[in-house]
Amino acid sequence: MPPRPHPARDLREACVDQALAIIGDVGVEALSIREVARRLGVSHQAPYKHFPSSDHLLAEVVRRTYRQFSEYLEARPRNGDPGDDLKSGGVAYFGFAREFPLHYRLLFSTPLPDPASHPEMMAEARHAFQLLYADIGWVKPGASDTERQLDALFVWATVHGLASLMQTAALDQIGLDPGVLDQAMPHALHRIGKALAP
Amino acid sequence: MPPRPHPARDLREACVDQALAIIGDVGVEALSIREVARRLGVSHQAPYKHFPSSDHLLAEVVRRTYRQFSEYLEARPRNGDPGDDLKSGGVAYFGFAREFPLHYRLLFSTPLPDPASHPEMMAEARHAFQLLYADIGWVKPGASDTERQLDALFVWATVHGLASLMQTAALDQIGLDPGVLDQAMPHALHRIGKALAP
DNA sequence: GCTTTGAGTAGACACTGTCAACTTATGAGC
DNA sequence: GCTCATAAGTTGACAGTGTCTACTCAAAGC
Repeated sequence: MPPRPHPARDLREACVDQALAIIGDVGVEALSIREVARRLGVSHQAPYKHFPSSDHLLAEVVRRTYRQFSEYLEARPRNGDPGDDLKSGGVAYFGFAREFPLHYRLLFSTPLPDPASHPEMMAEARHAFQLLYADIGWVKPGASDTERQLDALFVWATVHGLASLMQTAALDQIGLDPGVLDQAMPHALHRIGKALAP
Repeated sequence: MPPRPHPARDLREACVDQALAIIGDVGVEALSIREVARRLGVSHQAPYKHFPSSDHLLAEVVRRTYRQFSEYLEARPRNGDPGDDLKSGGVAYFGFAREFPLHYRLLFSTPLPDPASHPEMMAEARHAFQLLYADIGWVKPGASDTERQLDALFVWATVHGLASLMQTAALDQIGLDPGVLDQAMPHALHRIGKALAP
């Protein structure tokens, strides 16, 4: 096959798109550079002209997924009441995990490429955390920075933990009453509210 | 090489041991049947006489790790006070995650073999959850089953979420105050206590 | 017009899981 | 004690993976 007249940028973009598609369809385990190339009809080495290694492709995919995630969180409606906004944040967080389970798992349950080698990826992750941190700040306006961080971690841990447990498949087999899984998130948010009350 | 006079059971056990060692050393990603065979000095097909597929080896490893985990939780000292015992359970849970991060990740952040195909694995997982569930029961003696399950999920989610976030490596780069990570667990347990208070 | 460089192809290597065929030791039935 | 089935090893192959190297070829710079 002769080289194709791809303007360079195109193939790079196309690789990322295909990688995201594969992850959304089948999960990150099925992601391989060769499969990406195959889907795009190029040789198995073509993607290497745009990504030094498969980790770099993965890092770029993760970066974009963090961005998607942030945008999803920011897109939720707010009403200005700090407590309500924190709760709607939790719901949105959880909604993303349910709507894009495989992408969510990519962010939080997958060994990511070495963070030090991929600062752009981490910058996007940091931004997502800042969103939560800011909402906590509104709820506890008098608290010290450290205290706010601790509470942000607490809230994050609970919401993330629940989203993460829901994907474990262990949960389905554990003998819970029917409906418990559906109520789990609102219940947890309720508990969080109680825990943070003055 | 002639076949060795291994009594069959030995090689099976040895495979599981090596697999656990590999996971503890380098993580589950580095686990491969061939590597196990190599370390044991047997041919790359020998393990297949004891495990139909690599998933079956993994399932057995996961099963044992769940058991280790349960034993770790049960080994903690209790003083009989329901609130204290729940807290010490959280501390122990967290302790396991910190002491055996790679094994913990195996249980909760790794795509496990299909649960339906490996019921023994799931039975062990269920048992671990029962431990937590029982402790919640003591704390809320009057509550309905459903309510207890919801609170058990809440507690589990928080503790698991924190343990899981701590491994994300995202946390190191997120700009937290020094010491926050050390305080995170006691703080979360404190919040849990407040959330569950009558 | 020559040369450098970017972006593609093709082939090789080592690694993986798994299938198939072969060997050999052990134990049961007679 | 002989035979034969089976369990538990062996080797060899195949397709899949990431990645190294060597090649082609077109466009851009001077």
